[in-house]
Amino acid sequence: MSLRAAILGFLRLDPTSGYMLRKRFEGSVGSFWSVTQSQIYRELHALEEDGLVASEREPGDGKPDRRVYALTARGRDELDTWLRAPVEPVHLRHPLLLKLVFAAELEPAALDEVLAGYRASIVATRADYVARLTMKEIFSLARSKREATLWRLSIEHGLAWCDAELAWLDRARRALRPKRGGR
Amino acid sequence: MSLRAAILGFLRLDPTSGYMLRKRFEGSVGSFWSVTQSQIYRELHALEEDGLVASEREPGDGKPDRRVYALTARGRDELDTWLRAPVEPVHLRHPLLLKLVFAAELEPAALDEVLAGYRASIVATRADYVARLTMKEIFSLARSKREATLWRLSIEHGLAWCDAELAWLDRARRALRPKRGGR
DNA sequence: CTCCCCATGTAACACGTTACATGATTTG
DNA sequence: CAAATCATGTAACGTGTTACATGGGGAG
Repeated sequence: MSLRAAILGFLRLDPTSGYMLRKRFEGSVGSFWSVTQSQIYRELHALEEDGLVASEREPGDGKPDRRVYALTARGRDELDTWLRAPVEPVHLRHPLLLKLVFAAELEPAALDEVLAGYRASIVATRADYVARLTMKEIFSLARSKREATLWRLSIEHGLAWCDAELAWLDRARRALRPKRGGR
Repeated sequence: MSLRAAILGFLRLDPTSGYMLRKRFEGSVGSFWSVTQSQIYRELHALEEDGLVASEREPGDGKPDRRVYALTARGRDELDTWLRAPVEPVHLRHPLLLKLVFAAELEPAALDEVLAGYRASIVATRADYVARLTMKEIFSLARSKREATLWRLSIEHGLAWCDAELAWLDRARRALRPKRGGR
């Protein structure tokens, strides 16, 4: 249901094609709601079927022709309903934790290498978030101060998540380090 | 690939049926790797096809007959390979953040209600983690001190995640509260 | 002029969820 | 004794991913 709503959300800003929608996802919510083109096109078809969006074929000048989708009145209602509804639970899939649970027999050094690799990936992700926070271009697209605040908060969430992940990782690695003088 | 590996991981401990595997998932890794029965059965069939597990039909005494799966040598190898491999990236889906990004026009009160509802759900989740940490029964199943440490760390991760989520939420709600004397 | 990338989209497949089916056993 | 739950599993459907197709425009 969230994909549906997100498409409606983007289309409320301005009517556009499936291809451009994919770009918008990537450029804004991609870090916490990734999508592929196929998903978008499928959902657009379903949305049109359900009368929440309407499309028109538009001649592409040089580029391929494209189908431009716009919200209908019912689409706007649906979006509004979704915005007010309680959120669905977060769905987390954490391959590292899964591995950890089964790693008791793995030599400490091999496990620590896995943890270190994961740590590096988080550090990189964190840097991305920091970069996004300082990109003026992103926030200049906001149509109100409140909207900019919301966008900033969503990026700060990613940052906070990375920090929590790093803190936990460091504790975990310390706890798993074989004790030198240990019995 | 992770589901595959997790099944191998459970089967290494002892051979069992699809049904019991589902229970094991629920009782241990469910909070960061949820599965349904259908997934498990499908994967078991695929694993047998690939020769990583072998099954035998076992008469159920009173209960329905069941098919008990056990690791093969190749299955053990596969598990070991997976344990040493770098982890796949975490895949996060965060419906609240998605909503936030499109919520600029929503009245502050309605948005805050959504945030408050989410907060309550996190508080509840957090309590679950705390409860699990103090359940002796869980850790008494560990076959080594190291294994217990690993399990504890995976629960602590959930706890740390909840705390990060709560801290971010409180900041967010403060930032989104309409200012009384505002310009 | 070849190769890669943009802009557009479809098709096939893999993974995840929901719903159903069955017979024993416990619970209200 | 009816209703829920256990223990086992299958079938149908929906969502997400990977791979392909097409033609123009820019870069080496």
